[in-house]
Amino acid sequence: MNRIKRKPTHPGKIIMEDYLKPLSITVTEMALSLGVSRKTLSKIINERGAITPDMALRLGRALDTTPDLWMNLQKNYDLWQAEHMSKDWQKVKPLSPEQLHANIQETANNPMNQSGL
Amino acid sequence: MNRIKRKPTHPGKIIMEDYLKPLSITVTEMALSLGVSRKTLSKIINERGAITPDMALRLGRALDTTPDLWMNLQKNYDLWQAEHMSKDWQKVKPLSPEQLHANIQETANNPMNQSGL
DNA sequence: TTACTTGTAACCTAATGGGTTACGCATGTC
DNA sequence: GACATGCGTAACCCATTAGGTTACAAGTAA
Repeated sequence: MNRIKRKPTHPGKIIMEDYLKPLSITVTEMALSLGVSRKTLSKIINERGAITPDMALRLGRALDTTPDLWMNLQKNYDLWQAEHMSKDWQKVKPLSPEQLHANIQETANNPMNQSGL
Repeated sequence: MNRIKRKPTHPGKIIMEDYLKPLSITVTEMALSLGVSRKTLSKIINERGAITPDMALRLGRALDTTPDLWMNLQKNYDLWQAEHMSKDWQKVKPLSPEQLHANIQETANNPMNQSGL
């Protein structure tokens, strides 16, 4: 369940450390190559912007990776942020285990169940 | 590389089909339980709203799942949408394989590399 | 009929992605 | 020293979107 992991690396850091630096590509060049403004890429690299699906696709093509890689990095980052920022979600009460587990079995085998799952 | 998969199921459909229906929980009840407005949940269920990180955390608690489950469903959905909507990202030219592969090795072993990776 | 459930429109606020232009700073080059 | 590059970022604009409240019409069940 390891919900207590360290802060995930921001996708922008990966771009910088694993690609731009090793390949000696400037932010300006990369932005041009991706077809986005320098500002957009700069924001991401400085961890002030997020990887959008569109950007994930662009990065995937440019860097020969799956778009999912970038989506996942962003997803993990966002989730960690939300988890540690607002605590409001912790007030949510789990549905009772009886409902969640017992009933699922019941309904699944119950001929009265019309839902057609 | 299977980039040609079918349209992913929207998270809202999962909520409805796998939870609300089997458990006989109404949208109104669930919204209350999650601590969000009925509108917010309704939009998601009718595939007109997205799972935000905050919502993923709420669903995780309420339904005894990982938040990642919901984040992943949304991520796959978003990526598929972006992939099939705008085609602009396809114009992005991959960095040359020489840069992407050869150079990575070079720089990694090159004493001149100052980046300290 | 009456009550409950639901989708959704209308309206408002706050946040966010993306673009352009421009400025100041650091670094490298001639 | 003078000039060019690269970069972060501010200022400003636009479009979209999450989320909330209120309200209405329609469907369903008691």
